[in-house]
Amino acid sequence: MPELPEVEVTRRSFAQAIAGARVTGVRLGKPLRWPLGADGDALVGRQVLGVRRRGKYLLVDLDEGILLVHLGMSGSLRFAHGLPPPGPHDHFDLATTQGTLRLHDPRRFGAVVHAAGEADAVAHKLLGGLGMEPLSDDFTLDAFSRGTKASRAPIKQMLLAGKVVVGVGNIYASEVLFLSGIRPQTPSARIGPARMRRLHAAIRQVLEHAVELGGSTLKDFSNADGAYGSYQAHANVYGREGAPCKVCGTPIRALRQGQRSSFFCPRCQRA
DNA sequence: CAGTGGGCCTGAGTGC
DNA sequence: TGCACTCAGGCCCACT
Repeated sequence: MPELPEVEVTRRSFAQAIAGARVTGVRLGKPLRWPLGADGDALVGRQVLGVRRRGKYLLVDLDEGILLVHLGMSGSLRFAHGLPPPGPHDHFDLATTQGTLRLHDPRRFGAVVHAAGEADAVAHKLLGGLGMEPLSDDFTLDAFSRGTKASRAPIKQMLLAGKVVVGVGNIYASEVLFLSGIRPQTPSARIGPARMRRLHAAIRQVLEHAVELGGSTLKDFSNADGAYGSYQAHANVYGREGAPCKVCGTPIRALRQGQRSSFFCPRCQRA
């Protein structure tokens, strides 16, 4: 589920509401992808300072320590007072004086990991090696172009890898390539200046637009208030195999790359 | 070193 | 109805 837009939408939906809260309890459900790495009880009494995002990770800053939260494929957060008793897929509750933050994650590819502090978090293996933030000023055409040309992978897989730019997952990678007129299989190193410029711009545009629309809800994603996203209705190619291209009417095609499906319009995407 | 493929886990959908 | 199988928004890690 959660690509950068969904994670950012989630962050915005509870960052203000949880800021300043004191942790009153931690409840752990089934094991997630990684252990918390700390005693839950040791978090009691800590104050929540704010919530940041790095790639698809949320960083919940405490007055002592940081919680790294990842939503995996099927995760979502809720933040509210008086949440119902935890269900079989609710694997982490952070009870605070201002409400309970709950991770719901049926497939359990997500995780909540404790880092002792900023240095520990920055150096953490999960955050190390991440590429540029596409919505930040660091994401320049020049830097993106250099990173892209240095890759020998097909462009779709380079985008998904997150080494050059973070946050572009399987839905948005296909959408961004459609808007850039580039096929998913095209070697990254063979993208010319004109398409490189379009691709760089499209990454920003698509992700920003998706954030504005609350992200994509394909199945069950919702933000921490329980609200759904609507970007999926604007998708040009993702999940539309066989349907007519919204621009030229040509049937959308699908293919497999690295066990993930890619979608493209054979007419609009020629390079 | 970079790139690829397996695997983690559950649920929904499809075809027999 | 049941079973076997495929697929799903991500990404670490072992291997080549």
